[in-house]
Amino acid sequence: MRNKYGAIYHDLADKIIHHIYPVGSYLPSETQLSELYGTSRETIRKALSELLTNGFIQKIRGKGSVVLNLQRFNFPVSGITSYKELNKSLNMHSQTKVLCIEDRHVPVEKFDYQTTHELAATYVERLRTIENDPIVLDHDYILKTVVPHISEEVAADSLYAYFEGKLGLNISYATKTITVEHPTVEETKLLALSADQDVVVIRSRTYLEDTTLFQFTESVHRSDKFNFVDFAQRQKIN
Amino acid sequence: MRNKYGAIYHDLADKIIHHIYPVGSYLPSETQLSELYGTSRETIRKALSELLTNGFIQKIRGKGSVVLNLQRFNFPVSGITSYKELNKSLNMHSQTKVLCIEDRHVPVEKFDYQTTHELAATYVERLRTIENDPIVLDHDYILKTVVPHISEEVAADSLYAYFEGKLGLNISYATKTITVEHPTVEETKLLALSADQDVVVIRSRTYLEDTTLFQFTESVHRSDKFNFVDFAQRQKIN
DNA sequence: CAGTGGTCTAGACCACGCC
DNA sequence: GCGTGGTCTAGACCACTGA
Repeated sequence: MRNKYGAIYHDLADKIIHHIYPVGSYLPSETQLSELYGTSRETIRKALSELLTNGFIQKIRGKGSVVLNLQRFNFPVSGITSYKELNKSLNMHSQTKVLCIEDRHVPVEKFDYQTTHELAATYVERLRTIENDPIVLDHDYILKTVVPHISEEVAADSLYAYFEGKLGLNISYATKTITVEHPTVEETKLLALSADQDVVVIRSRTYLEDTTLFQFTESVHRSDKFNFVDFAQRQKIN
Repeated sequence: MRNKYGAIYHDLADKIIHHIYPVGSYLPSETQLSELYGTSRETIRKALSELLTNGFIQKIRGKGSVVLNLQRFNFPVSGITSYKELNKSLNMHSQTKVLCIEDRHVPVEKFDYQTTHELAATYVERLRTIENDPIVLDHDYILKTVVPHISEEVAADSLYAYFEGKLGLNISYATKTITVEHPTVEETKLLALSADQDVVVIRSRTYLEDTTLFQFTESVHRSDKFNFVDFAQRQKIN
């Protein structure tokens, strides 16, 4: 924990999760917190602001910060979270089977991406199962310009852990679209779809901290298993 | 524009939208901006932080703030935006037909909401069409405890505009889930669905600034017209 | 009225990118 | 070494809430 407000954030979040600050109660005021943690008020405010955007609390002017009833739906397709992280937090038995790793150009039109030249990439196709049910079929294109080579072991584990942990890449943001489509024959077979069952397709482009585009992903979900949960803050800038 | 950082945010956003700061270029540094706007650096940083979370820029340590290529997908199912706002920004011909307004209790189980007592609400059912195609069927339950009565004129226009503009309610946050389901017979008819076509259902609970729950919404989308676009920031708190 | 969160300031030190 | 953004401080004034 290098920075103070991160430490304070985690401390408060923990206390909320463990009901030391119960749902519906008020946190100590910002001035009180700043004394408690021996820091300035602005630093406390940064921590609170993180709690706010993550749905832990709601701040009310003139009153205080209320603890919200967070049925923590840490299933952020909305955030950027890898399958591995997801699965760890949900405690389910899951498997990842690598179906294919090979060099391919990115099919940019699928991703609504304009470019004049071909993008060389490592193509990884993986099937994700939870409790032996096939749930998601992932097609990843990782640009060669950023990551020249990917081994099968890495793909079977977690690409994100490898990119961030081993390669020191800093993944920063992504754009995603979610649509419902008719499956291909391959998808029908791999995902064990019933007749005429549609699939949910999430296509994303992922960028590094220095704004380098480095990955295209197409995630094909079984529609009956698909569940996206979101916490949305209404933003009024003024 | 009451607060400075909001004004600065809008000014910078405008300049980015109108390519005064072109895509790929760097904004002036924070110290330069603070001199430009005659304000402190922290204030500039607040404005930049809004630009960051809204996908206008990416900040790079030791370098500066890069303007991102925002193909502004202002279709935030992800944010909380009403149909009217959405539609205005997309410049399409659309209609809202009110199918039903009546008093009903909220079917809380549908929304995964635990409560011991019945919730009295105004039920509003509306069909949204774009270019004469039925796109969305909305079922709204607005709690009587917050808004005792809703007229048909208001429902035909925009509920949000009415709540925020006329009633002075401050809508603050919402939880949403997105799933794919089989349509009811009524939905099949109203949305002109083809045989066996599934629907995308977005269920949300909306809260006011003072954390009062005040609305349940079930939005049934034609799956072939459904398109959800998201900009996701990877959050690393530490 | 006192207490709360919202905004803003003028400074400081640090880690990082780059030359 | 210089400029960048990231963090942090100790104050200040405001608008709002509730008694």
